[in-house]
Amino acid sequence: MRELGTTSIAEAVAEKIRGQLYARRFAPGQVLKDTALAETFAVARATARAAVQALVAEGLLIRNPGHSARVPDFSAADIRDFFRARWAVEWAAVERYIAGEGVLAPAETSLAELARAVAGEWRQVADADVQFHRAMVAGIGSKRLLGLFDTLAVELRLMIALLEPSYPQFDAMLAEHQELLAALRSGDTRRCRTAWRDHFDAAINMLTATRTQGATRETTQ
Amino acid sequence: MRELGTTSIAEAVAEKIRGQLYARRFAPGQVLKDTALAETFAVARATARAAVQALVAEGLLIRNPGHSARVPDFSAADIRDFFRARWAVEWAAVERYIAGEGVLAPAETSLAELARAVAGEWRQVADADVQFHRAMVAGIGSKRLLGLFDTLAVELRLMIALLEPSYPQFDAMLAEHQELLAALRSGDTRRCRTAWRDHFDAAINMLTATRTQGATRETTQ
DNA sequence: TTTTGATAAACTGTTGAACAGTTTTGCGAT
DNA sequence: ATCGCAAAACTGTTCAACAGTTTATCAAAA
Repeated sequence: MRELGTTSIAEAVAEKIRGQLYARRFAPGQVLKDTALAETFAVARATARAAVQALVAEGLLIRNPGHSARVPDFSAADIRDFFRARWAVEWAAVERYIAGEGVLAPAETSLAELARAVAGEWRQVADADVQFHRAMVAGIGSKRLLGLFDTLAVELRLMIALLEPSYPQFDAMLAEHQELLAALRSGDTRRCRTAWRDHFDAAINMLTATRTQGATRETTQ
Repeated sequence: MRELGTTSIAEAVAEKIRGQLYARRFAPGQVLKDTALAETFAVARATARAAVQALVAEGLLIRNPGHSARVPDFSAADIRDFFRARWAVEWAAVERYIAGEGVLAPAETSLAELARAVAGEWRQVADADVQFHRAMVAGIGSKRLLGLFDTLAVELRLMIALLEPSYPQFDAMLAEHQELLAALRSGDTRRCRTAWRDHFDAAINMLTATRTQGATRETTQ
C-alpha cells in the first residue's frame, strides 16, 4: 500500500483535492475529470472516482449524471442561504449554553489561538475562525449537532477559498469573537443574539463583497 | 444499461438497500459485505461498493476501514442526541415563520395527508409524519436548511424502522401535529416552543421505549 | 461569416479479473 | 474448554475493456 498521507488511498486523494480546493487551485466552475484526476494522482480511475464521490457527497464538488465533476460557484444568494443554515446550528448550541449546559473551555482555547493568528496570514485566521465556532458547538457534546456543523464548515471553507475576501479587518474580527464568548459567558439571550447576528452579518458582507446579487449558479438540478 | 429503477445502477442499488433498511429487512449490527451485495444485486463489486459508500455518507450504514459495512444500532442516548440536532433545524424554521417568512401551504397539505394516513398502516403514518416536518422546513425556502433536515430525516427513518415502535396512539399524534400547525399560524413563540417540545418528547419516549439507557453502540471511531 | 450537421475523440458508467494485505473462521493441539 | 494457527473470505486497489454519452473538430450549407 503506497504511502500517500492518511488511511485509504481514495481518502488520501480526496484529502489532496480538498487541499487544492481550499488553496484556490481550481477556479469556480472548473471541471475535474476523473480520468485526469486518476492520472495526476497516479491512482486507478476507480479510486479517483471514489474520491470524487466522497467530495460530491460533502458538497465540495458538483456532478450531474454523465458529466464530469466541477467546482461549485457561490452567488450572494448562496452565501445568505448558507448563513441561515449556519444560524440554525450555532444558535441551537448557544441556547444550550444559555441553559447552563456545555463547556466553554475549548472555545476559550480557540479564541486564544485566533488572537495569535491575527498577526499572520489570512488563511490561518480563517481556519482559526472556523475552529472557534466548531469548538463552541462541540462544547455542548452533541455528536450529531457537531456533525451538522462540520457539514456546513466544509462548504464555508470553500466559500472562503473561492471568494477572494476583500481585505478584512483582523482587529474587528477578533473583537467580534471576544464579544461572542463574553456574551456566551454572560448567559444573556439578547446579548448573544445581537453578537451572533452582528458577527454573521459582517461575515456575509465580507463574503458577498465581490459577488453579484444574482441567483445561484451552483444548483445541481 | 440494465433497467433497475432510477438513474445510475449504483444509485439504484443504493435505493434498493435503503428500501430494505427501511423495511426492517436487516437487523441492527448486521454486516453487509459488498461481495455479497454485488452478487445479490447482480452488479459488479465496484458498483456495489459505490452504493455502500453513498449509504455510509448518508449515515445509513457504518463502515470501519478494513471491515464490512454494517447496519447501525441506536441507543437511547443516540435518540436523544438526534432530537437535539433535529431541534436545531426545525426550530430555526419555526423562528422564520414567527418572523413572518415562509409559506405554510405545503405543511397544511401534508397535515391533511397525515390525517388520512392515521387510518392505515404504521409505516405510512411514519412517512406522513416526516413529510409534514419536511414540508414545514421546506416552506421557508432555504436550500441548505432543508438539506440539513434531509440529512437527519434519513437517520430518523432508519430509527423508526429499526426500533419496532411501541404501539403509538395515532389520534394523539395527529392532534399533536394539528397543534404544531396551529401554533405556527398563531405566531406565538411560547406556544410554538411548547408544542414542539411536547411533540419531540413524545417521539423520544416512543422511540426509546424499548431501548436501554446505555451509551451509543453506533459510534464509528 | 455564421450556423448547422456530421464525425471523431474523450469521458463516464459499468464490468470482470486479479492481487496484496487484513480479517474472520474452522480446526487441531494443548 | 481454550488457544493458536492455517485456510478461507473479504477489503482495498489496480488494470483492461466496452457500451453509451458528451464534447470537440471540422467541413458543408445558408
